[in-house]
Amino acid sequence: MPRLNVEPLRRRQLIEATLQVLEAHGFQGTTIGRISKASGLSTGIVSHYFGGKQGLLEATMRHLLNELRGDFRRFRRQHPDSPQGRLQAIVDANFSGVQTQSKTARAWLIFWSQAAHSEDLARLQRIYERRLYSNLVYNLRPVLPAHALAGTAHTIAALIDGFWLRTALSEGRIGHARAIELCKAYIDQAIRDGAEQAPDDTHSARSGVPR
Amino acid sequence: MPRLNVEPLRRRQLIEATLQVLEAHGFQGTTIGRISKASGLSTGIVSHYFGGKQGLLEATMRHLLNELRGDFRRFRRQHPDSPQGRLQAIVDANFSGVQTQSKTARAWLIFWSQAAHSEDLARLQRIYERRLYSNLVYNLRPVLPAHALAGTAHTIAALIDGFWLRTALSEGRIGHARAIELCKAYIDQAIRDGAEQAPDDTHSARSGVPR
Amino acid sequence: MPRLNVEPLRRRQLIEATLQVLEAHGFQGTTIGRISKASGLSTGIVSHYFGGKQGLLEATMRHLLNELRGDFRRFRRQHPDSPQGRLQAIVDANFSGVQTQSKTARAWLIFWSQAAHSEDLARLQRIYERRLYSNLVYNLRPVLPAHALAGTAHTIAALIDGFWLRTALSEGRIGHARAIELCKAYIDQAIRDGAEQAPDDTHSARSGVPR
Amino acid sequence: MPRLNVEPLRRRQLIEATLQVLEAHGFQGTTIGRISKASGLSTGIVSHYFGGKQGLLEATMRHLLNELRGDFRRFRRQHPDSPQGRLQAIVDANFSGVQTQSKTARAWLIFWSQAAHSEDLARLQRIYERRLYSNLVYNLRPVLPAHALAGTAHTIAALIDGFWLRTALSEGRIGHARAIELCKAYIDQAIRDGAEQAPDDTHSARSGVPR
DNA sequence: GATGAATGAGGCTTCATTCAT
DNA sequence: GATGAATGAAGCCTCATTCAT
Repeated sequence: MPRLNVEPLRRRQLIEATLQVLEAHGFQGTTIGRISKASGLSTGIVSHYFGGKQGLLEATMRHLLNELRGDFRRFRRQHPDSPQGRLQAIVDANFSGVQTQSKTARAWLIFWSQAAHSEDLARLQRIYERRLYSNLVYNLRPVLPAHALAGTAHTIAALIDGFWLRTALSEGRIGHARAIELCKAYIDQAIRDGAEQAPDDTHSARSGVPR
Repeated sequence: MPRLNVEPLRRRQLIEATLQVLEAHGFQGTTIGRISKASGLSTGIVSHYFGGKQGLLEATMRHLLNELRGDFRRFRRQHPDSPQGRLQAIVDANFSGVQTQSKTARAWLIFWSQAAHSEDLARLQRIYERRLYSNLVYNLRPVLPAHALAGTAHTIAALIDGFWLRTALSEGRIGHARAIELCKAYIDQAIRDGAEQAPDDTHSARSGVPR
Repeated sequence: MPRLNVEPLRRRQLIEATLQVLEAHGFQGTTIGRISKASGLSTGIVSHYFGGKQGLLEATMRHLLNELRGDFRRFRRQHPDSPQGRLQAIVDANFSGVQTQSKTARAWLIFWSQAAHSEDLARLQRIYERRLYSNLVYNLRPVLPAHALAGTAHTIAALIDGFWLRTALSEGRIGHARAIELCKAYIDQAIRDGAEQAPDDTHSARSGVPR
Repeated sequence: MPRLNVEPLRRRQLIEATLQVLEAHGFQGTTIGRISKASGLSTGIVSHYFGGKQGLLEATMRHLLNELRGDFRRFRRQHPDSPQGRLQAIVDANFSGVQTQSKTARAWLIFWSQAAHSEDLARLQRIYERRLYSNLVYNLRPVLPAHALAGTAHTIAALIDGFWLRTALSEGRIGHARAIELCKAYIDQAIRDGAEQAPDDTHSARSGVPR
């Protein structure tokens, strides 16, 4: 009888428990004791699977990054396979699905505030930053003149992060629906403006898949 | 001979030391011991003047809020006393002066990540949020149709916070100058678009002073 | 192989160490550090088993109360099973056995002086007070007229506590043997006087068992 | 103009404040800071007048001893100048006047629990012990046969201390009036019994005044 | 594979004392 | 005579990690 490999299960349990505790108690209050209690496992298990608390935290952030990427892929299927459609999917992914949960938002914020003091977290933060930016540039290129590309991409990225931050902090005073609406409004307008200035701009969509 | 009132001086010293330590060691690493060492004072002094670590942290964030408001007032004098001028001053204040210092940016980020777990910090965060929003609305009203007011104000606020966040996290990959430029570009465009839609719109500036 | 349940052992060790330190250093000098050193365990262990210093102190006083009760039961077997015999056992229990040890006496005194400032300790003190009083009343009832019951019980209780206090404070100037002798002399006389006044008084021993 | 000597005033203020704080906060909670606040004076004053906290505590206990002696003298004038009258005055002094105040009772108890760990306080405790005992013996000698003297004196002393202790701890469950009544009842009976045994015993009252 | 008892370093806070004014 | 700002040692408690089972 093949014994089930419990490692993935345990890792998942611990990461899930970490997110719960981060939401409930903040970074300072996230102790091994609380995580093990929330997961129903023992205190020793964290070192066993993640080498220590730091490893578990890093794995948790990596998990969030993966979920974000998964969300993007899922939402892409719900939009037309065009630059505009994919841009909408980016916005949706950042404000929907798992990202909506307050527990996720709080964890992101906490990790970002820690990034400056942890090379591991900083690396993951850079991955997120680059991925969003290159994703935006890739999809804006077909519809914008080259000179407007970088600025617009940066602006959209800031808009997404800014709304996300305000949503996470405002405890409901700013809703996700509104954030999505305003982000998309800006994107539509930027593309319209770009089209006016460069109506005949033709870009060949490259085959590369944005990360 | 009147004894010098050292209290304001000591409080200032401790807040300054707190900002230094927050930058250098993060929230977790900000201990009373390090703060007292950085300030050249003793460990007992923090409780003496702030009642404890929590009180010092709150006072530090309040200090940052005050500096931001001071920056806004300073920059307002450098711009024409018009809605557009004041909007530019808001942008400048958020990306210039004291706010530019990495030590300030890091402290903001840390405080925000803690806000969810400290009513004191959450209150200060709400003050910031409301102040920025009402400031924007107040100055946009003369130049935008009523229906576009809220959305534009929210978008600008998100843009400011988003660029600020990316600037704080990117360690130089995104510059303040660029952030200011792109924020102002969006504001200019929003006002242009508003003017097109409602060219004869006349708003009477109310006497109220933005907070 | 079942792992030994070390909890009762550890609790016992710590309580014993607490009594030692209380005797040697007084209430003020009873620190976690000294207790852990005396017990041969680590400093963290106290919070682990008792939730903190206060919990350990309370458990220590409860331990003394239990020992006193145990002493009473032991001494009861050495006396005839009559009211007089049980009254003698009460006296013996308060001045013999574990209570004799200076470390126990000092701890009682310390706890009593703290009772006014700790609801936990005050509760335990009330238990002691009531137990002694009701025990005396229960055993005096068969041999005293009703009107003399309460006064005699209070007087015996005061005598016991008074001798105990003087013994604890006098560092040997007053001996336990003398205290027992004088307490018993008073009890004998009180019973004689009661018998004179109410020679034919017959009381049915109630079924209630003295606490 | 003769400047008033403020020293006795200051010492008095600080002792009074110490008693207040001891009652309100217990021995542990009696800090220089609280004492100075209660007295309206500065923190430095304690070292100035008493050399330190320990000196103030010792002076406070000495003050209580003096008050007790004063009470005895006062009550003696209210009773006939006979052995019985003086014995009644001893009882009254221990359960009336200043001693009645909960603040005084608490302070006594605290000091006694500290006596084992402070030679200064232990000395004062011995003075109290001896004074009460010799006072009792002196006044019992004219009315008791020699062989009953020591035992009766010890018993009365224990009764006084026991009732005092129970009164101090019981928070009103045992009243001073009852304590006085029962003490006097024992004394009366002891004298009666002594008289029966030795009806013609005549003692000449010595001129010595009990301390 | 997993446990959880135990450790002990380190944090925050309290507080008696000192000393310049 | 008196102040009270400042110190810094020491206490209690938390918690990541280890290791015998």
